[in-house]
Amino acid sequence: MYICVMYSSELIKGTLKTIVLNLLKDNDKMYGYEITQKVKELTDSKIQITEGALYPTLHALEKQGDVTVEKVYIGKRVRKYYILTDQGVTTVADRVNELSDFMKTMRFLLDLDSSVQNV
Amino acid sequence: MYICVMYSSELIKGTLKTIVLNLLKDNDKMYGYEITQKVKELTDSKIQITEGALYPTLHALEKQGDVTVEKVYIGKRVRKYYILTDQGVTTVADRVNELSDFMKTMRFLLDLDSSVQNV
DNA sequence: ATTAATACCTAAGAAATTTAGGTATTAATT
DNA sequence: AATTAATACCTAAATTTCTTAGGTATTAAT
Repeated sequence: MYICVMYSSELIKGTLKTIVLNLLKDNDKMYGYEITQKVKELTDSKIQITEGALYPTLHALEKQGDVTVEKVYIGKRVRKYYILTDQGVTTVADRVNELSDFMKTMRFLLDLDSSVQNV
Repeated sequence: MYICVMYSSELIKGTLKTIVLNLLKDNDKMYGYEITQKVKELTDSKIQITEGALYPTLHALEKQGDVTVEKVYIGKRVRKYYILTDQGVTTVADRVNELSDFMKTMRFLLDLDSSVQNV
């Protein structure tokens, strides 16, 4: 047993779209619930996407043309698979580059690179 | 002449307090306007803290006991120097560690370390 | 004399997320 | 067999954080 320490919610803000888009880049198609579980698994529960944040985000990505939806019925339960569009592929690259650059700037600003303990 | 490309505002959200606290850690005392200029200078204008965001943040930090204020009059113009408290020193360390850890997680999640072009 | 820079501030609005619900199916447990 | 947990979708009010757009006033530069 261990105590799970999530990141404070402010930090995660602003990165949700990038996380979702990047997962779709690597996985061809994913559905909402799957995304929440995958992020939880990959981050050892340190980032947990809430459904109240995810679903509006997915709908926004669809509206702006970065993803398309494919409905699949598993028995009577519906699943909505999200798939990157060509535009979405470009958007992911832009977003990831920007976040990468931003993190580099933050590392410099907080003087993290000179620190010995980059654990 | 060059075109300045700021980061999209979503990214900067959630890091403002950490940036301010960390600057105070390195500079003993700073005033608001000085902070905006220092961040602009250090980030080559890629991060520009607006005063509408900064002043409420400084007031919040004061309220929660992480900084104290020292008024100084330069002629007739007032300057409010902000200084880290002992509690503030602890808060900075916590915040910076958390952000550092978060960025490491994001690098893993976005698969940035395997990329060749870590420019 | 006028503009730019310095230096503080607030308040309405926007954006993103949390919180707190809701519905329904399927699998696991008691 | 009945209850709980997990799967799978959703929305809407409230909260947080920031942007935008003001405001005041002093000092330096044009």
